[in-house]
Amino acid sequence: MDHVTASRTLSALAHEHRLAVFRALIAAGPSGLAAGELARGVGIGATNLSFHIKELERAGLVRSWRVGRSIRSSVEVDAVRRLLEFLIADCCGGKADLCGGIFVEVSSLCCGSAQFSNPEFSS
Amino acid sequence: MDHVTASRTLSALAHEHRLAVFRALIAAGPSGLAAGELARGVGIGATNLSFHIKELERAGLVRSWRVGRSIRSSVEVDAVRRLLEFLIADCCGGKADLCGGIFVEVSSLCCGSAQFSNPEFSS
DNA sequence: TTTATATTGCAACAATTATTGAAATATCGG
DNA sequence: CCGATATTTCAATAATTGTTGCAATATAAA
Repeated sequence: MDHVTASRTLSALAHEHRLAVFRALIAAGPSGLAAGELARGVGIGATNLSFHIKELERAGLVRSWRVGRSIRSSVEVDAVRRLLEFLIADCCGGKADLCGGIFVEVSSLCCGSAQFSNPEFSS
Repeated sequence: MDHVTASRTLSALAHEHRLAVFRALIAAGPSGLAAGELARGVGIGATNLSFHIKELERAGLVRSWRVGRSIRSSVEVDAVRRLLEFLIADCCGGKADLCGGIFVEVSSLCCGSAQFSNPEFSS
């Protein structure tokens, strides 16, 4: 990932509503969520949500498809992985012994559940 | 990390110059870099860099201290770890078998080298 | 103490991004 | 086909963010 792409991807995430949408979709997994569910969950209007979903798509973070009358969206997991890799790349040239010992189990970034499992969306 | 903080942290990174600064500092490790070195490396004016460093500090991603005539800055590694954890949290409730198999060695986010090791900054 | 180097604060201006409502489009069930 | 539901497009407006030069501040070296 080049730094221009990375910057655009981060811009897409750097918005409260879009971040809420992203996390809801991460939690929802591959089957994603319908636009209406997302709008209600995040608490914004359909027009506004449509705009933000488009932004996430434009950044390659989300893909959408039609199912009946609804448009469902889900996270492009590979794009997320590439972004995280970019952020922490080139760090220290291997002097791990001097490092603060950061470790995140990014393998936990996986998908399965089809509905909101995020308390943020219980409303 | 709450979603407001996460959103602010992402906003801080979601800018080409700040992202370049961040990655240079990640590469530089705990001893950081002087503002002048960063301004030359990123290719922006001192005033502009000062503004962006302040933004990164305000987001808690960077800390700075004086060394003689220079102000040096380095990355707050814990803040980065918290951000990455927040982004991939709550994913799928453990149905890892359905997952795309994302894995990033975030343990590579460590620090040591004191100078630019990033080709982007060879100019 | 004078001079040079390094960085920040201020103020003005430029550019981008977010939100809203109303109308348009697409799908489904009857 | 017709009415209901779901989402998008458009256009107008509001709000935020980025950039620049100049002056001010702080440190260090001579």
